[in-house]
Amino acid sequence: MSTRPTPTIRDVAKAAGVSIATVSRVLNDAARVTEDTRHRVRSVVDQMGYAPHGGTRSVAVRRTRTLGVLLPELYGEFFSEFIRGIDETAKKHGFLTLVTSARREAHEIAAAVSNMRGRVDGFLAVSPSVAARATLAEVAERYPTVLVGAGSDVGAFAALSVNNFQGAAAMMKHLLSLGHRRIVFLRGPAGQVDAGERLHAVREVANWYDDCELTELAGEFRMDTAYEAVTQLLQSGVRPDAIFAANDTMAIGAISAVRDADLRVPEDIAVTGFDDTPMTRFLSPPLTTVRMPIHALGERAALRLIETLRGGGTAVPANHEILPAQLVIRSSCGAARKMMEAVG
Amino acid sequence: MSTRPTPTIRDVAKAAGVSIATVSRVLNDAARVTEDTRHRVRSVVDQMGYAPHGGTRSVAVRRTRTLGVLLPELYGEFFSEFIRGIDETAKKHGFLTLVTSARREAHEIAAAVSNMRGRVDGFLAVSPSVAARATLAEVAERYPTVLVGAGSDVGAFAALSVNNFQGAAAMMKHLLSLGHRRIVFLRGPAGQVDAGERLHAVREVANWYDDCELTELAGEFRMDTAYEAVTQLLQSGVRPDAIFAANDTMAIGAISAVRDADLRVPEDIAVTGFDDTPMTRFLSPPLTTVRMPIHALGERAALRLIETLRGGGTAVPANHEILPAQLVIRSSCGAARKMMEAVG
DNA sequence: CTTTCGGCTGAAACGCGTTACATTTCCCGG
DNA sequence: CCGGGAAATGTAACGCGTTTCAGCCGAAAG
Repeated sequence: MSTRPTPTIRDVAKAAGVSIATVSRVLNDAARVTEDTRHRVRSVVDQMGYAPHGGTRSVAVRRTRTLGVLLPELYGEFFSEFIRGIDETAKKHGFLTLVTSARREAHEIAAAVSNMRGRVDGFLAVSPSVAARATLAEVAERYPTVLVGAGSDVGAFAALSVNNFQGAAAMMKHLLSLGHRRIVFLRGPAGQVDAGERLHAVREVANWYDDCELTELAGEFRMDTAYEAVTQLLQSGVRPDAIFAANDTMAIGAISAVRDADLRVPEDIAVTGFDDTPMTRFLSPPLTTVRMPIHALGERAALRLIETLRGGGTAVPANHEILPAQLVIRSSCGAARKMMEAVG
Repeated sequence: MSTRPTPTIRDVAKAAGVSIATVSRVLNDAARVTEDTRHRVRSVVDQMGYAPHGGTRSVAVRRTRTLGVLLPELYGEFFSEFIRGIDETAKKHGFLTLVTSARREAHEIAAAVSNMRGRVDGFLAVSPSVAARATLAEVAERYPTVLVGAGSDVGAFAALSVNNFQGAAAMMKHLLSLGHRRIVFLRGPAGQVDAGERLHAVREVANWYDDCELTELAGEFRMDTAYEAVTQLLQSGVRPDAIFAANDTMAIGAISAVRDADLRVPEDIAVTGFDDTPMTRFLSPPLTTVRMPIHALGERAALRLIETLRGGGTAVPANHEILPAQLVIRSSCGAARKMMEAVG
């Protein structure tokens, strides 16, 4: 294996007997070049396996054609879907995707951003918590950025999020329409934006109904804590009609706990979730939940950023786009049973 | 919002009354600089919010401190864990992570790689199929690369994979030790490396036992096809002792099918999977499966690449590291029941 | 007071593309 | 056969860091 250094544009130029400018032109078909020279250059390029050095190129044109993705601690299933949505559209438009995660602390975010400085044209920043929002806002002030999942009250920034409120409200209305009145809500982590919005909706809808008896249990978006909380609740003798978990993972923990207390889902207690993780339809019983359009979220976010970058814009137009969440009724809520009764 | 252009090192130098060389030295604490000037420069840097332009910097030092991650079509849960493993260790060592996906076609892979040329110092390439292996090998010849999950018979390249064979063999032995003899194996997609190795192991172990009756069903790593296949099998009157699915997703489909045929898991038919997706322990019954150390895979791969890059190496030492997969016994295999019987 | 030495700092080259501008080539009409 | 203008190609500057090398300065030594 000879240590053949990777060829530069000058090597190609020399070998093809043309100037570097011509090679560049051929590569970007920027200006007219004779069919003849074009071929000559092309063949040399192929033969040498030359590819322009991306770093240098982006220094010259002052654009990197790269999207920076700033994630909080990467949690599970979402992350995949989200990145996939981003990378697919990025690739479609000739962009690459530079990913990194940063915790909520301001200095970590700042460090991540400054590492990416000069490597990306803009940012897709998903906000983990209200705490980080201010720091992210600073990023958005300096670079083209779209804030993802930053909640409803972002300032004048380009933002994109899923309508947690509407989704959670729909679920509550659904449960209530099934006749459930004593409802337990398994909260997500405090300070987490999605969790907060869902909680908000649950409280609001519960208030609309005089006879709705809402109990809240603290939680962490984790199965084990959900299991614990529900187990404890049941052991204390409480028997709610329904448990609405702030996400699917917690719902699974809840189902587990209900089962272990020798109760049936949904006959004794209905359990529902939020997110529509792919597997949930194959749980037994299949989980009634709310679908988060994560892939679409990545796709839209990337697209909006790319559009402003294309137009040479310095900031993404500030508007807060909210993607709808969709109620997915399966059987863990008792809907099927109810229909049976109605029919029978 | 004034359009203040991002400052360059020359701006900093001017403001601090020093040369750009000095600023550079302060920033990289490369050579000795007076405490006095150091302070002056630092304060200007902070005040201006200056951060060196990554692209330019990497042109100058001819290193990007970025890892290129080449993925096949991004499938589910794995991807998250894998990237997380990579990005965590990358960050720890001051590297960034540039991700992209490419389908198995050679030209797509080549395009992805050439896009990344000059933006990354090396590659972490996960091989989706035997088909893509040759192309990936070419990448590995030109750039420091570690091939992930490329199977057991990679050539003289740096490779890393999970011991699918050992894992699947362990599962088979486990099933057989529980007394199951008529075993159905739900195969993964043809041409997929992991799936192939698992199949291989299953066949081999089955051969060791004279009375093991192995049936194979084609599959796709998807719940729906697994569901179909098992349903069809059961409808044709076959009643195996156990169904071993080539991955967890398929196992879930299989459980669903068994249930819908009014049979019990594991009492009538044991069902096991492979991967140990986080949720599987909360299925009912909790799934017996094989744990894939995906996070560790990303971590190790990144670490090996970074180590060679650190050492200025031009290729990652060619050795094929194989991480063990671990049998995780829960109750979908009937192990619990068997113990009860033994005791009772 | 001069020389020497060592540490600090600056000037300039370099990396490798792109691109504005200059130059050559070529074809056409006159 | 020549001039004009467009088309093709070349030259050189530029972007923004890092790094080499040389120069400067002060202090210590003679």
